[in-house]
Amino acid sequence: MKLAAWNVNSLNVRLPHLLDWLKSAAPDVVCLQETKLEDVKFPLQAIQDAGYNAVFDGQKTYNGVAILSKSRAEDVVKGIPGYADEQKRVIAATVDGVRVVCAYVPNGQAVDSDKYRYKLEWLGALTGYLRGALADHPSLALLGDYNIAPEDRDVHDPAAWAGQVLCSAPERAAFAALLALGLTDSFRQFEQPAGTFSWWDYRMNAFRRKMGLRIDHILLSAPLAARCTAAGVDAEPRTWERPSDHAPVVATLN
DNA sequence: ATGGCCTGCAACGCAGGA
Repeated sequence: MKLAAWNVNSLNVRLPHLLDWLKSAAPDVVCLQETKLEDVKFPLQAIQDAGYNAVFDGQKTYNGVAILSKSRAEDVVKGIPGYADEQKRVIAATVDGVRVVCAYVPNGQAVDSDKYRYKLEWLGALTGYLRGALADHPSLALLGDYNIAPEDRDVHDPAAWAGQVLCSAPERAAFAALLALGLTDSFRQFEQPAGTFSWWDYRMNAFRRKMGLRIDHILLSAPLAARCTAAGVDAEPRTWERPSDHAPVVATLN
């Protein structure tokens, strides 16, 4: 079972890339972030024609999440129960016995901004939600754009990014709190090439210059981590014409 | 050189991303 997460930065623009990637990578489940589409505009037919089911929760202009799966998605839950949020950032469903939680963590803009405080509050709400979800669903995966580089080795220039948003100590502590629920960073279960990232700024030729961050993650509960045989980043779509600034991240379960 | 790019908006310069 191949799980993936991809911030597509507008599903409207990226639909051709998504369809190409579904064909070449053939994931069983893909969690999308930043679809930026109202539900009535979701390209359901094209995705079904590609052999996938889809559940989604979107809005105009910003945010928006979806879970695409070859098998049916059941018990769909949108948002973080009990946490009122205008922004469409979370959707969960059960696929082939795996509880899949798709999350688009707030960016945070700058340390000490209102958006940063919202990010930390939001992460606290997500952590509380997952504590209960893990009790109900021992086989759980949390996939998406976390907007957190967990360690300095996930950053092309740790000195330049030290203390900045995406790398600050409170954000890294929030990531550690997710791990403390019993989740494992699938990427770190395996040897990885140095300088493996999942996001590169559109500016400065950042991708060509390997100036990236690893901020998209697949965290697995213990039963799923035990089944995980491979994990990594598929940077190829980032090389395509008019790409998303994020690349898909992937984890394979036996 | 502290900004450089991309997306969506009833836009024609802005907000937001990271």
